[in-house]
Amino acid sequence: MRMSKLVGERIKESPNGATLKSHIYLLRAGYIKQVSTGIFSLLPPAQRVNQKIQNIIREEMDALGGQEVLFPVVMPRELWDMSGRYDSIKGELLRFKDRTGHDMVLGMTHEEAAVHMALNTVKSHEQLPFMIYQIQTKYRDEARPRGGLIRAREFTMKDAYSFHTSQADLEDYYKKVYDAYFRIFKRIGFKNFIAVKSDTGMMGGKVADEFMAVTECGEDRLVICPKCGYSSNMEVAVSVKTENDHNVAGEMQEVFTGNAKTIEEVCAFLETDACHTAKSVCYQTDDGRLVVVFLRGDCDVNETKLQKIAKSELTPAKVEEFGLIAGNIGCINLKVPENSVVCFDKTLQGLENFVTGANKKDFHIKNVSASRDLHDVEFVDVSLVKEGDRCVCCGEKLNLTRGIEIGNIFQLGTKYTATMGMKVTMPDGTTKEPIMGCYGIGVGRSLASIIEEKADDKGLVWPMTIAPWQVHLCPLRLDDENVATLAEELYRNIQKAGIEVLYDDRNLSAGIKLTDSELMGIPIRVIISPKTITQGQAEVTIRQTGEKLFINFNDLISELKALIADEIEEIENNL
RNA sequence: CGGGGCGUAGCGCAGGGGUAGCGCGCACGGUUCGGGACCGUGAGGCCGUAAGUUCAAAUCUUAUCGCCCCGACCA
Repeated sequence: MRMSKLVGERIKESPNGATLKSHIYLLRAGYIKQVSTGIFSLLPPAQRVNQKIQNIIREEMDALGGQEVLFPVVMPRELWDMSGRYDSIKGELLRFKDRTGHDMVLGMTHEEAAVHMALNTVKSHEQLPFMIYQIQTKYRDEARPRGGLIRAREFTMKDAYSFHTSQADLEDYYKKVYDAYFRIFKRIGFKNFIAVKSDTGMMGGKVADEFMAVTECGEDRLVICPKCGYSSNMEVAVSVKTENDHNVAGEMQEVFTGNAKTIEEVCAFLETDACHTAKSVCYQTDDGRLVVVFLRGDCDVNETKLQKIAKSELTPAKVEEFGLIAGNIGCINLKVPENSVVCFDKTLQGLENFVTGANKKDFHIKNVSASRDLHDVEFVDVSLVKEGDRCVCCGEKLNLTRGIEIGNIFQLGTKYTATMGMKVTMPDGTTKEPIMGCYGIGVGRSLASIIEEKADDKGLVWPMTIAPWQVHLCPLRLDDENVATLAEELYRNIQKAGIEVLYDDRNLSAGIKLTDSELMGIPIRVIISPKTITQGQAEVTIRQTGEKLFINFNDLISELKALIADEIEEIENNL
């Protein structure tokens, strides 16, 4: 490709609004152009990377026996009514009417379409297991797109669906996909990514793992044990908290605490620590019921866990409307409406000598004992893992970090086959609803995440396996006839050798050409100039390391081939 | 959906009642040129949109749309 004809421009200044490294460089290097919030066009370089990532995914999915298909982008509401998701999913599902007034949706995921494809088509257990997948544009009407391709409304995704006759078969296949995902992300070039246990969320199903590119700019909070490898999304993470105080309590005693309402204020007033208090957090459900959680004062509520227990989405409660006194709510003598949910977090189990609200204006109770004073209480885990907590598996201190979800895998169960009425005939003549797994990878998000991992202060740095071009031919002083002639010749020869080359054929100053090449991030840069020609050599720079080599023109093609093969081998060998 | 911010040339920004500006980029000519060179000439804007106030609005008022950030949400 000749750079003089390449559509897109390199820009010097950081575009207004972009804050993430990947977003800034993709814009500055001429890879993407925004069309609307969360909606982008990919320019030629980005599309080349996009397709290389897709091809890696394709190879691995095919190796699993996957069959590539293509589902429609636009679907009628009836398909989504079958699973009930036309109503259950809110604003993210973009709905519209066609010319006849028929309700239609834009595909945000394709479980329904996958089951529809197999419905009345796959009839016998003999045809299972099978997996179908597609790589396609998805549209999700995100409430808050951000960070360029990190969180877009329209994006490319690989989604796969497997069908099984038994849970054991699903689990077996799930493990194979899990391993394939590791290969995919390693081949893309990721070094710093992990699989974590995750919430199954609206997808339904029981088991789910997410693949996370570990980076501080990630939206998901992760809990990782550096010793035994326990790793989990914060949403479902469990931990061992610092030890509770088991000293036997004295008599319960009501104490005046006045305007001290928050945990900090109460602790300061009574000269005690937050871990010797039980605080309350109040929510209300969709249907207006009160949910009260008691947990140790130094801990916070994990709302994902709590929503599962309450079986409802939760919003902060206006406690006065339920007859409670904000700042003085406590677990002794609590009076709440009949239909309320009251939870006691495990952090209170065995806690002695703690302070809690007295359910009376301006008063708290001290010397409360969980074992003595909390009756008929079941302790549940509804607290958030926090800094300093230890691993439930091995006791090591947990690391808290952040990640970008680049892939996920779910054991779906029969949610979709059951609601949509898909059945296969079993060996004994009975029928059975197939058990499904589903497996996604965000292609654009992977592209952006690898930038977050690799890019430096000069610009993009692509791994050889997904680089838009392998070599950037960058002649300096194109006004010099010798350089111009040799550059054209090298361009032809490098192409002939089967190497993907971007040729900077613009007669511009060295500074512009060199900084442009660094911004674009192509792995190998070949410089020729009057100086190198007199030495009979080309200057070769490795983008990632900055390493500089001088190679005789006669050896150039074979050396480039070797450098490319070496880097690919290094990535592939690491699988 | 809540809170905040910004819309003026392709990009980054200034100007805050009196005919539209700067830097970069772009085009042409010339001199340079291994780390974003210089000189000259030129093209490019309904100041997001709509109503209002005014002799006069990019500038003041209101509404609306778009975009960014934070929060809620996220199969």
